[in-house]
Amino acid sequence: METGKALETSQRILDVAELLFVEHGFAGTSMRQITSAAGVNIAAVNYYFGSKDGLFQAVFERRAEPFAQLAIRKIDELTTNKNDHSAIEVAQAFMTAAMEMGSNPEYGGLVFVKLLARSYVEPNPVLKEKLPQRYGELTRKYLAALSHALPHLSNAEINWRFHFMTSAMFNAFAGNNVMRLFMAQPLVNARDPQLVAEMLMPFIAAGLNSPAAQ
Amino acid sequence: METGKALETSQRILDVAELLFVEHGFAGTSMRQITSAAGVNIAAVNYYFGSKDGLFQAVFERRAEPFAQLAIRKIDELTTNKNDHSAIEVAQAFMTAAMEMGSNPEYGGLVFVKLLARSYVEPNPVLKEKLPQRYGELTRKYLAALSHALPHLSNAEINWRFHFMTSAMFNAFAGNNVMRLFMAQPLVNARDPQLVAEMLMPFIAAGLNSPAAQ
DNA sequence: TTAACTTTCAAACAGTCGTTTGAATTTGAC
DNA sequence: GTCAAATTCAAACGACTGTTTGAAAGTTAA
Repeated sequence: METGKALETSQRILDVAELLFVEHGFAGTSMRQITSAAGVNIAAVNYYFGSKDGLFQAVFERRAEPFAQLAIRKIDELTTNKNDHSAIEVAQAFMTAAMEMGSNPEYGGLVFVKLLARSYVEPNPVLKEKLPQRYGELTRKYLAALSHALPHLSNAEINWRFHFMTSAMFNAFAGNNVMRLFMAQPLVNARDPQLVAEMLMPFIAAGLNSPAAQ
Repeated sequence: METGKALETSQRILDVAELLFVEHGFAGTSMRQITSAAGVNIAAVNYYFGSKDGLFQAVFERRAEPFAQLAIRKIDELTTNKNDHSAIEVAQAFMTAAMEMGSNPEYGGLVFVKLLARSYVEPNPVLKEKLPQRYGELTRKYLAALSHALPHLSNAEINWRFHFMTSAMFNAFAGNNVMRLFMAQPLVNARDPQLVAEMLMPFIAAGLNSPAAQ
């Protein structure tokens, strides 16, 4: 098991499947599309991943794992090296993690962000059960750090702001523009992660630091 | 054509299809699921809407049309009744339109927001071509109003902020939480649109009014 | 070379897909 | 009640779905 040829085949399946899942969704992508684009036999997916569901899980975890590790490392660095930190620094830690993933071709570049953006709109049974308990640490640490930086906000409001922040970030990096549905030419160009980050930062920073509701 | 029974049947198909498309996506919903849940014959969809694609377009436009009209009316009211307006008032106009749709059962309630949130992540060929030119007016008017309220920002930056705003809004109302993928229990409760709006407003307002990038 | 094991392959499995057909039924106007 | 149009229906269309099978080919170590 897992000798030379096998790794190459399963990896090629993962690469192709990731792109197709992002573009057409899970239900919209067939096994035959995947295997023929990857140049492998149709039975290879079941051989290596057990099922189409198993393939999706493998595709997702290949990106989620390093992202979670990276994001956790960033927030740990921030909270241990300084006695105090600002909300902006917390946002920056999260965004840096996303950007390092998005600009590293080894991690699939921006495909990973699009996969995430798609996954949380398109509820896959695989994602509902197995992943949350595995990556709960990530969310907990960021919420705690935000809460420490914004002591005037209730826990509920901290959660909401984290939600707004991540929505804006992921959709910006993934290039998901709601108003694209209402306008022919795209308003913004999400190709350059560096530019996206520059545009995002003042918006996020001000949003996080804004006074409590009503 | 279009006598009593027909309207009832096609409407029931639209209602059921909308819910299923939102829950399972376009590719993930079959004609037989739709027609059996609606209690109509399988051939009824093709009879009334021509095809599955035609059904999706009908489902989408039934909501997009009144929303666009409402949103345009709100921004027109704001820009004509006052010589000057703030960015917050522009955001409020947009949000009020979304909320009036979301709280009106005749417009499907929050289903409409979820449909929108899903549609711009899941690119449907129907949406790519026909809709943008039809609803371009909406986006153009809001961008112009924002630009007037924030003269210190470049056009590019105005576009980005509108993008961030709509991303945060739609995902908040639709209950699409990225971090739900990483955490078992949901962080926030998106059931009450009034509460969502209260939490959103300070964040959005501060984000829009923040100083220009770098 | 033999042997055990991994990987690939073409073919077929039972279901489901969206769509079409032509006949049966219902409807509304005269 | 008659007639034509609108609507519903069961059945079937060919194409495609994810998965399984058992044999063929390839790989590795003794």
